[in-house]
Amino acid sequence: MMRPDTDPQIRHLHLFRDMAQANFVNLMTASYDQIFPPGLEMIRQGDPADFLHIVMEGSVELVGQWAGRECTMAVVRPVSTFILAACIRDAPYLMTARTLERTRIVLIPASDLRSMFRRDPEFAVAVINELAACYRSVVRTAKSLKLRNSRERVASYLLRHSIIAGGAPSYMLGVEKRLLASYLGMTPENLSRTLKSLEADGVKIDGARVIITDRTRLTALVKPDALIDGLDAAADSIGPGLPVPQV
Amino acid sequence: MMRPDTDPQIRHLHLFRDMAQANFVNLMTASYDQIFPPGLEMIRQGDPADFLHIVMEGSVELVGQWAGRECTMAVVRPVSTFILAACIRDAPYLMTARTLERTRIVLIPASDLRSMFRRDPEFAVAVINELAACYRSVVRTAKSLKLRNSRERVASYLLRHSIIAGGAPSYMLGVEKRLLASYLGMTPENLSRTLKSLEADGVKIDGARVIITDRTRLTALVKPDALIDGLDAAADSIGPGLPVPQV
DNA sequence: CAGATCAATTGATAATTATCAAATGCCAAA
DNA sequence: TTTGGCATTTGATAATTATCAATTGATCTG
Repeated sequence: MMRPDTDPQIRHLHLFRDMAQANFVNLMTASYDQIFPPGLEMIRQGDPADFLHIVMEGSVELVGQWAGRECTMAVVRPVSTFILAACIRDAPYLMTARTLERTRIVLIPASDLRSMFRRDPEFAVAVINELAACYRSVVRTAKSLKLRNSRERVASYLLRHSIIAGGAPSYMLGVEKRLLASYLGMTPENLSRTLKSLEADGVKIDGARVIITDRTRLTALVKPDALIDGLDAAADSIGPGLPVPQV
Repeated sequence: MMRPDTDPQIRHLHLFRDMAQANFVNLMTASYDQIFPPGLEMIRQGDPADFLHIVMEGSVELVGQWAGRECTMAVVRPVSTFILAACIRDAPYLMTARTLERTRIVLIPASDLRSMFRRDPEFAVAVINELAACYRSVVRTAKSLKLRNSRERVASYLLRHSIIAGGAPSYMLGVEKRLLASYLGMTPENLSRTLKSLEADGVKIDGARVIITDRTRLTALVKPDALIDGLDAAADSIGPGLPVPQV
């Protein structure tokens, strides 16, 4: 079921780094390795949480749905896990998961997971740390949604990702703009107009490329806040979000 | 430091229910019991997380702040804990905590907490469950903010709390309206007008009293969703929110 | 009880954001 | 290389939400 090259990448995740080797092997042995085509809904929100998912290749969009509407909550890129909390609580998934491209996923049965953190204290601590980080990440998101308007969210997103990209003066958006719009809680039209208007404040957008033309000005506009944008705590950046940009 | 009557109430919390008695006593012995006057900022966002807080009496508002604005993220009522995640990650608080009235708080040093879940496996499991529930709770909040407009959020709040209040035809709002408005991500003026407009859809508001006049109609408007409003999973209702209404 | 204080409401207006429709541009499949 | 299908952009307009100002109402205090 598992490819021989899969183990080490998973083993390096914070979640699995510290557990006993025998226990890790135990989890891996029980798990499945699957490949999904693009655009496939691999999880529907409301389904029982049977498996912890680990993205090995490709990318997965997590979306919330209600009353025929939907919004992007996160995009998960390799190598990372998703829907840990649902597995732990043995509760229905709160989000739908859909592949954005051809994607390879490792699936760990939720029951094995739950019995494992009762057996392996190091794993339990890792789960605690992961969940706490994820929780804080969503709290930041909620703060951003409630305290900032859409223009401020766009500007802070662009600046933050420029910093994540190593402070480079330009970088590529890692996702389609309509997806980014949904992630930021706005319409594609609104995002498009907002991006144009931000040219007056120090960022230029050329297709999928973001060019910081006046970092000082943009920073003054954004008023970055460690308690929302989390620039200080790299460890906290685990959890839902949008992929790290490439220069 | 601790009052003799404090222990049992804390012991009954999910978080502490299953741990070894000796370990619980150990935590309690290291903790402080303090009373704060109304309107006191007991925690400022950004402060290092030194203590897990447990509200024993009174109530505490958790607010997010940015650029001179602020929004209510939750109101915590007895007996429950708050800012667990910050303590675990040994990271700055993401929210400011302010007493709404005279409030008694038990403070457990974060360092004791962190060493305890490494020693007591049952406690570790309880922390895992608590954090997973809190995480899911905030994800629901984020979904609500992004998928619903303010009128829909108000309506769903009113219906949900009527159900929490045991399906009673009328109940009291547990909080001031300006606070509710902030919690729902809108202005007090907007909330006031929205409440009035909802009289046409099955809820009437008389001061702080909510009267469901046409549950069918209101339910049809709200389109309650277990994956946002969490009516099915009582266990999930741990975590940030607004207090349970009284009939 | 009067006065002060603050929450809540109401009205008028402005800003923000969404919707609808059409045009443009980009990319991949044929 | 061309063509079809989308994503994106742009324009026009409507809906939603916020802001400002003034009033009303409730509560607390001296």
